[in-house]
Amino acid sequence: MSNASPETLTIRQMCQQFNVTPRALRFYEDKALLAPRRVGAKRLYAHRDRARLQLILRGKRFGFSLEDIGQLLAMYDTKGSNRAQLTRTMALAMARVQQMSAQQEELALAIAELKSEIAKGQELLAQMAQEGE
Amino acid sequence: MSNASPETLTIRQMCQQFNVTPRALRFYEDKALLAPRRVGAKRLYAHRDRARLQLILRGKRFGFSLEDIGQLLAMYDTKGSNRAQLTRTMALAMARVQQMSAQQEELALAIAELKSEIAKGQELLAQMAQEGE
DNA sequence: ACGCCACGTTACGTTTACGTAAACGTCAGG
DNA sequence: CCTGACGTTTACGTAAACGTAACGTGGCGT
Repeated sequence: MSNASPETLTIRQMCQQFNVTPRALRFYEDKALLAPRRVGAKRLYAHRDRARLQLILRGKRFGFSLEDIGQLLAMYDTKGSNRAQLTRTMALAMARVQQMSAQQEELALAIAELKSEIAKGQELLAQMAQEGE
Repeated sequence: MSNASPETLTIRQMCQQFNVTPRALRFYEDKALLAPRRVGAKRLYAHRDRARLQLILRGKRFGFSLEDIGQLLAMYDTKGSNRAQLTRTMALAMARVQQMSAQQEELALAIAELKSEIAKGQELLAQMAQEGE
């Protein structure tokens, strides 16, 4: 075993673990979503940073923009255990669920519509096969 | 009185009927998706143009890019009734359906995940209410 | 004749999340 | 000592689909 318990990870190691590019990590840092320790010029990511990245990536999966995610992280920082903050986070999340559900419905409609168009096309092709013989 | 001719529509009339901006119509023209007649400097949209715009907007609902739509329109032009072309169009459409279905699954997953997170949050809030009293 | 409105063109701005050089520092191995 | 792998910063590029000036022009109502 090379590293039993790596307290901190280099940027490269972070990239491997979370499957992101160095550019992305630096970008998140630029957006103040991350703030790894510096040793010399190099970045060292501690547990806290990993947790935050976890949240960032999860937020992205949920379709939150990085700006939104920044707000959420800031709220967690101020006082993650604060009741009011948590309530607000919940509100945001629920609103997002609404959006996503709406999106899902639209998508379902579009799929149905497109399938119907395809069916029409198939019929047309069938006719052409008949007449064309 | 406005133009009594139902044959062709001005850009303004098109915008109202299809709920798009003039900028969008000119943009589509720039992309060679539309090619309205010109009388002097003004654009006049005939039935054909309306049909094409219809297809453009439908394509957009389906999530096709304007470039994709351009390909489709070109195919219809070459010979909409051509069997081979129609077959290819069908192939594109079916591929798109696959994509959209995949997207739908992902979205469903994300929604479920987020709902579960929300549930956790609610529990937490409930606990806080207990202890905080 | 005058002014205004709708129309036209050209061209840069917007948004999001990074990608992609360029140009350089630093540290371990051979 | 040199090389290679990794690190850094700064800054412009990308994709999509228009929005938004800024400025010019024709026609028509009075």
